[in-house]
Amino acid sequence: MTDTVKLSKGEKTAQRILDAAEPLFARHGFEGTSLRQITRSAGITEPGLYNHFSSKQELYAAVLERALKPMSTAMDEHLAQTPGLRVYTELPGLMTDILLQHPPIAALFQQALQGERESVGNQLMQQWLDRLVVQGGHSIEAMVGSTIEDRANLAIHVIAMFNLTTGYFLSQNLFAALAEGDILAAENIERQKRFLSKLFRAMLIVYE
Amino acid sequence: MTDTVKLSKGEKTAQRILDAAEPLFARHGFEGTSLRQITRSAGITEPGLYNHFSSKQELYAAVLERALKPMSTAMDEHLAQTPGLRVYTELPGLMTDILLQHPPIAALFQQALQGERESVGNQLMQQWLDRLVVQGGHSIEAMVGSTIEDRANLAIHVIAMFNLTTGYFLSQNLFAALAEGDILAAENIERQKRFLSKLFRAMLIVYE
DNA sequence: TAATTAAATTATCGACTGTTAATATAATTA
DNA sequence: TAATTATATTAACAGTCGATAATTTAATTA
Repeated sequence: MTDTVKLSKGEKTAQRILDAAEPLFARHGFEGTSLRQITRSAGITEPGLYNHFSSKQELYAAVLERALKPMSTAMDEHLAQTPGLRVYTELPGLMTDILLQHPPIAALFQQALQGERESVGNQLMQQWLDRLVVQGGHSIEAMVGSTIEDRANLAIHVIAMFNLTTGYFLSQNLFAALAEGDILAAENIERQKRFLSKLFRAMLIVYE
Repeated sequence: MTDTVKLSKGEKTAQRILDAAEPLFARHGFEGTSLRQITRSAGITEPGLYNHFSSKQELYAAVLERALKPMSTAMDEHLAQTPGLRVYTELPGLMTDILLQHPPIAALFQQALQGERESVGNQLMQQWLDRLVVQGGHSIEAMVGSTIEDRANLAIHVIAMFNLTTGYFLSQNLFAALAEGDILAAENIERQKRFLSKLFRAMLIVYE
């Protein structure tokens, strides 16, 4: 459909390894996931993995980068095309749509942020969210003056947006218990998007 | 100060084990934390742990229950004393204050929710948050009619509140990178509490 | 103080961890 | 097809995992 590029055998198994590793790292974290689990799920033997990734760390970084890519490009386009404050009111819905296509990566992102400050995961996530702060700072200052007076308040807003959007996908079990439904069902995704939209418009009205 | 109850030697080391285990489970999760790490940090040998907890699972449950207790009692009092919608506008600030006293437990709660649906962690968290849904449902319906029409929408609200409140404490590294400050500093906690208060009032205005 | 119980230790278990070496098989290029 | 490279395998490594048994030391109770 989208990409019918001819893949060599090695590239195909590398993809299979990434596909197998992604949900495992997302659910059990870096330390909680073993190469045995990954290679078993990918249908290869353990040392075979080292033909494609030179260590567990490097595999983890590759998983994370692949997962961040669609978020990153979608956000770039959105930031370039959308004027002013709509960046903030529409971005959560956009992120929700992307996360919906690969629900486990929400957990992957949160796991990545829990490690050491210098860890690969942390750094990748930080440089990604940093653009939101920079761009968002400009937009808001241009629109409503310096109401969001400093970087600290802006960071609090961006962090809240991130946690609200990804946190929804982390609450699958919780939602099933509280509402007896599937959080990924279309109707519930719509509910969440309406909720986010309302919430973020309300959030900005405070600063008008 | 608060409790000068005479503790037996065994009870004291049990406490020390819990104190050592809490931040480790919070940061590395259940599977990512080893009994070796815990006992080393608690200053005892590994088999000595089994004099106080019969397995890793049981220790984990004990850590989680102890961490949930102050949240649970504070929430009970709050629900009993606070009328109507103020339950929702003031609860996040209250939770923030409690989490501030033991910052690692925010991560502990999120980790607990990631496991299997039947896991101890998940069940403990669910029965705790379930009360919010039940009580909150009554309050809101009594105040503003059936505007929050069904359980699904209510669950979305409760989940958002939970993720916003705990997510702040999970974003320590992120905040340091984005705003070059300490997320636990009094001034930033105040910022977050003001933000949460505004946000939740705005959230409810939508339903008036 | 003596008896009893609680709490700690050392030694050890089989299973699992990430990783490497040596080697065989399959795919690609000459 | 032959040569070469890419990709897979089996075997083995030192270190760690959670847990148990047997035993010694310390604390509590009689």
